Amino acid sequence: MNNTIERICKIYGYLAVQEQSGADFISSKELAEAIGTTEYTVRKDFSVLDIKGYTRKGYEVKSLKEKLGVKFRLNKERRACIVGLGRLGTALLDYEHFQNDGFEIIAGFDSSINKIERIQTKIDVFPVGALAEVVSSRGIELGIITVPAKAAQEIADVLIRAGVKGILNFSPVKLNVPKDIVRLDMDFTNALRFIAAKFVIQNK
Amino acid sequence: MNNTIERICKIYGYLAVQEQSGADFISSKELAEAIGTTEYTVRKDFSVLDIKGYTRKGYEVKSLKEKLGVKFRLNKERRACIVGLGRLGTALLDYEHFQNDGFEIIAGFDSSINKIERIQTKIDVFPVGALAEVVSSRGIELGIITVPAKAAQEIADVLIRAGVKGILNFSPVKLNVPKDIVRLDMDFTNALRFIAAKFVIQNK
DNA sequence: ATTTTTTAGTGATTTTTTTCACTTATTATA
DNA sequence: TATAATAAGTGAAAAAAATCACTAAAAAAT
Repeated sequence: MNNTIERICKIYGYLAVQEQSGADFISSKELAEAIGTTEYTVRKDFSVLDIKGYTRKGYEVKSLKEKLGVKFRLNKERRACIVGLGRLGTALLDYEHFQNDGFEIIAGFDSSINKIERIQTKIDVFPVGALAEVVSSRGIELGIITVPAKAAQEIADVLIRAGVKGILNFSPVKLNVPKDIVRLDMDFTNALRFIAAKFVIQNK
Repeated sequence: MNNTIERICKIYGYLAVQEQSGADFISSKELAEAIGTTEYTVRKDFSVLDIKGYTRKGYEVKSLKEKLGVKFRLNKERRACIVGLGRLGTALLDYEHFQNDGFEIIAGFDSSINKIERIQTKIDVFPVGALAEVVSSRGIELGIITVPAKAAQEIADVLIRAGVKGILNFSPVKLNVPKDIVRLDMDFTNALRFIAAKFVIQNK
């Protein structure tokens, strides 16, 4: 199920690009190539989701994107915040792609008042003490954690209590979250490890 | 197979921490909890890899880490470079965890000479024209791409021709690489999409 | 010394995921 | 108008992954 969701998210992103460039129809084969899977898998995913295409034409870009948007609520604009305004956190604050893709970073938090005062960004920044209040009052649904490892779990707890639905975790620790909350880890070291290990195994 | 590699990488990271804190033995159950899987899966992975533990004690931390290190070559120090010294790229340049975990960022590249001159870091930075030469002469095995989408494929091509084994891609495009090269995408927008979509599906 | 408890090891089973093989529909071409 | 080609749709098969159910070993407790 996770695999399907992941593929659908990639497809959705690709469709957004295709829509911009004016494409009307797209085949399962092209979609498969774009996201790195097979045409069979794409068609099977759509089949399960009860999404229909047109023989010899493929899927209509606009309506496909619309349908996926509805089914997975990817059409809804969602608010996010970043906790931890170190170098990575501040880089993400101004990451321009989020805005174009249905996500809006509307707040940043840091434990250092000093840092907050020095930061140059259009986005509102707050001391971490304001986290719970700002998250719930502004309807923030997603929390991005870029604090040091030792503070990460505590921040996650506060975010969840304040009502976020999911956490994107850049700290290299495994966060405990209730099972209705979605957590996704982006551990750069693990990513490099994976690449190195996979290279070793597959070219052995 | 990818799943196993991913789990092993996480386990390896966890073992490094445990080793530091002086733990001698660790059970499949604790490992499973630490990386978010089941004890069965951990034991099955080890069983396939012909890694043995001790009844009623678990696995010896030191020798387990050693064995995984050898089997997946995670014990070898590997050199990496970052191409694209925007905010994300420069944040990664100084990402302190890499050093402690067997990866060394030894060069950064950017197309803007201006940017290169202004950057404050201990790591050597070069104009992107020097990429091929520096990568091959310094034995860089991993390339981290943080350039804008439109430049990403070209950079990937140069990196691969210069001999990198794997690419960690932060740009939001699907890179074409030969199949013996490992590519891992870190697309932040997709990550947020996945979190949002999964929340919708699982709490439906 | 015996029993209980804990934890690994692994073949078998189950579940999930992917791929295949074939049908059907529609457009393009001869 | 007939034929060829293309691409979706989907049940069935295969492959992959995870889980279970059990055994065995060793330590701890009685």
